[in-house]
Amino acid sequence: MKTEDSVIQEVKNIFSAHLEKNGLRKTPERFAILQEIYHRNDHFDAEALYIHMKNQNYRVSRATVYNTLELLVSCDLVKKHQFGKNLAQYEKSYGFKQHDHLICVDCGKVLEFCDPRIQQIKDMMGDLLKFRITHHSLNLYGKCEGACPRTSGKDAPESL
Amino acid sequence: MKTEDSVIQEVKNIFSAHLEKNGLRKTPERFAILQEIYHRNDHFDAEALYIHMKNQNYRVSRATVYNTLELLVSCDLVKKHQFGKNLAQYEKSYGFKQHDHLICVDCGKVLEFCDPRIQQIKDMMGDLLKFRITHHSLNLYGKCEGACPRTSGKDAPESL
DNA sequence: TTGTGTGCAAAAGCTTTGCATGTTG
DNA sequence: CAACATGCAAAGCTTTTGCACACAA
Repeated sequence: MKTEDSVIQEVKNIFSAHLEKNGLRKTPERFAILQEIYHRNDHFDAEALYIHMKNQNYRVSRATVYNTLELLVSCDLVKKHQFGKNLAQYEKSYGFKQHDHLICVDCGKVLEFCDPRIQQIKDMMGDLLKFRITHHSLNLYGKCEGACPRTSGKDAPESL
Repeated sequence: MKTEDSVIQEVKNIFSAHLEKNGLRKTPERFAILQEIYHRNDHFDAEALYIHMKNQNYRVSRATVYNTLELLVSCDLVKKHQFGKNLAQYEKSYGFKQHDHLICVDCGKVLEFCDPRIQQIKDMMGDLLKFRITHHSLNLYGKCEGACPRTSGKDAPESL
């Protein structure tokens, strides 16, 4: 199994190549944000990442966080989600199998699952409706039975 | 086949019963909004509905539009979606089969489709992951092949 | 050196809230 | 007539933009 550090090295190389290929600059902020994202194992929003960076004493701005997130999404190192709220959530994606999400509407807990039938549906519908399908989003919403920390809401955000 | 008017009468009755059951008031605004929604056949956002009502010379406020939309969603007469943007889209849902969406990322066109495998996935995952699943959202994103009015963006919003 | 990227703060866009007024039950 | 709903405008939140400065190439 790969160590976290080796994964981070790999994604930095990928990002570096992507920046180079597109004539974009390799700024320390961009790599710092990538690194912080790959240190996390959860779903997070832009503000949480920004605050997290601030707490680590990085000098970054929200604008750069948003800008870099978009770059990372465009080169498939990060995935962007909307779990029913007007708030984009992100997660690292390199080295992880494609998966979908199950969200608890009470406590905000997010579980992941894979199902090959999704791919079949994509293929069939793309064919049938004459679309070239590039990606999808499948979220199942419900309530986790048993231990559900009802009131907390979303994965405990860090405070500044 | 039911006429549009008879459908509108049915949903008004359902809404009326829902309001009654929950001790909420039957205001003319609420029914006017319901009626306007059921006159439409597209996916729309709150602002478009508000502007549409204004154009019809109704005297309503955004607050009431948002409030009523939420009421209608809660009694299943309207469905709320997020098609990748930070903008809620709505559609009437009474008398329509459950369906999912295929969105063109170029022109914003929205197609609908049904696939029984979704239900199977919901059942299986709910069981497997110990969730009581209440609803879901499946969006396929891609580009419509051939005639795609590339630049227009979203279903042409009406102007005030 | 040159133009892209950054930080900062202000603006923008969608949604919610506060308050005085109106209206339902 | 009392409580709830409404209209209006302001506030809230997430995200984007403008601008002067910094720095990668």
